[in-house]
Amino acid sequence: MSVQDRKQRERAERERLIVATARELAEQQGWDAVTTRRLAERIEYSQPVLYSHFRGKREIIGAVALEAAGELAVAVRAATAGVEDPRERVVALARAYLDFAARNVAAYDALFQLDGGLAFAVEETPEPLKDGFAALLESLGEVAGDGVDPGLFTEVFWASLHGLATLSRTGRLLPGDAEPRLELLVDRLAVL
Amino acid sequence: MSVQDRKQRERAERERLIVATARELAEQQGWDAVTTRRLAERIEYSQPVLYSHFRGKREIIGAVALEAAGELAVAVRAATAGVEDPRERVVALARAYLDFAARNVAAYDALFQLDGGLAFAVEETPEPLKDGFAALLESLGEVAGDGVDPGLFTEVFWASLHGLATLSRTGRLLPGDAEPRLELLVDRLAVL
DNA sequence: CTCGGTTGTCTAGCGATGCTAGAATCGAGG
DNA sequence: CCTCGATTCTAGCATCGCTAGACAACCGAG
Repeated sequence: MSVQDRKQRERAERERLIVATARELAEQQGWDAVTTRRLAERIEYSQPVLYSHFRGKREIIGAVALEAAGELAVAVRAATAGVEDPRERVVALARAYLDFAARNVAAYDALFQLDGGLAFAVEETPEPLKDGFAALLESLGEVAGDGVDPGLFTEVFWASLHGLATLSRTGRLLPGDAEPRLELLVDRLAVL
Repeated sequence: MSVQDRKQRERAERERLIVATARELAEQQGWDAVTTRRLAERIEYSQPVLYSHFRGKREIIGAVALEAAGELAVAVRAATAGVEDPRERVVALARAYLDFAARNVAAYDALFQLDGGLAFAVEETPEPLKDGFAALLESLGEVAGDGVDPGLFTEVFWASLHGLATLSRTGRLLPGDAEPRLELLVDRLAVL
């Protein structure tokens, strides 16, 4: 069965290529520039090949979103690991989150702005998404404060970060005040 | 010159019709369904007429956004007016904001999610947008706390509301917990 | 080593999109 | 009533996501 194995490997490899290329193109020129034609041309296959891997453009966005979720979880854990002081830990988490959103605009959009056909906050939510939330929960849960559900607190904190990330990126907040906004948010929300 | 006056009136009236129809269509079937053809058909003119009023679809979205900004300001002021207790006032503001976002999904998207070609947070920002922010600032500025810039505080509070509004609408937060999230946010952010 | 059949890929095309050029029509002023 | 400028429409362009059907490549059997 080594022949079929090889084919399967090549197929998986091509799927990674599609996702990576879509993400790269989106990061360079925005998601609007990610058309099936351009994407097909970049991977040096014809358009129908894309549809043998994904149901459509939406699913490709979803694949990028899952990739981004995993990376975001890694980034958040890396930033908080080893930081003893609770406040500094939450600050590090917030910074890492906003940094990820700023450095991976297209991937972040795929994850939290666009419709990638993914289910959130339910039983059948894909593992990377659950893990992304879990990464936030690990550090935020312990500063939720007495009598406040850690999950609920994490949702609120996350939503605030998300608002800051999206509004500042689209130029709807005063540029340059990102750091004081972050500090204010942490100092008010977290119970130390 | 009464002839030209009449023409100008009719032209302005038609422009209002375009914006209202676009918004209605977006609210009913989403912005993706607002195509120049469908919009033209609904106002009973041909497509090129749209382009004699707006540069393109983006500008139509921008017009809806300005309309939404005005209404949001009105809603926020109406909800907070006459509420004496500071906490209840901020709660009323938050509720009114989230309520507006939930009841006017398409308009809210035009305002804060889509690109309507509008400038935010700068000198040449259109008046309705400035006024929308001002409406928030009026009630939020007084609970910013000592030593905290009211504008900065308002940005943070607004961003948090925006995050809650968008994430919950796209099903990324647990449904049903909207109220406790709101209360938690208010009690933590506002200095009473 | 050849052949048949499956698997995979491509060419070509459909309906729809935003937008525009140029024809056609309307209406005001003489 | 006629002319001419302003207004509106018809028709079309390039591009979009997606798919049907033709074609080619390759594997296993004889």
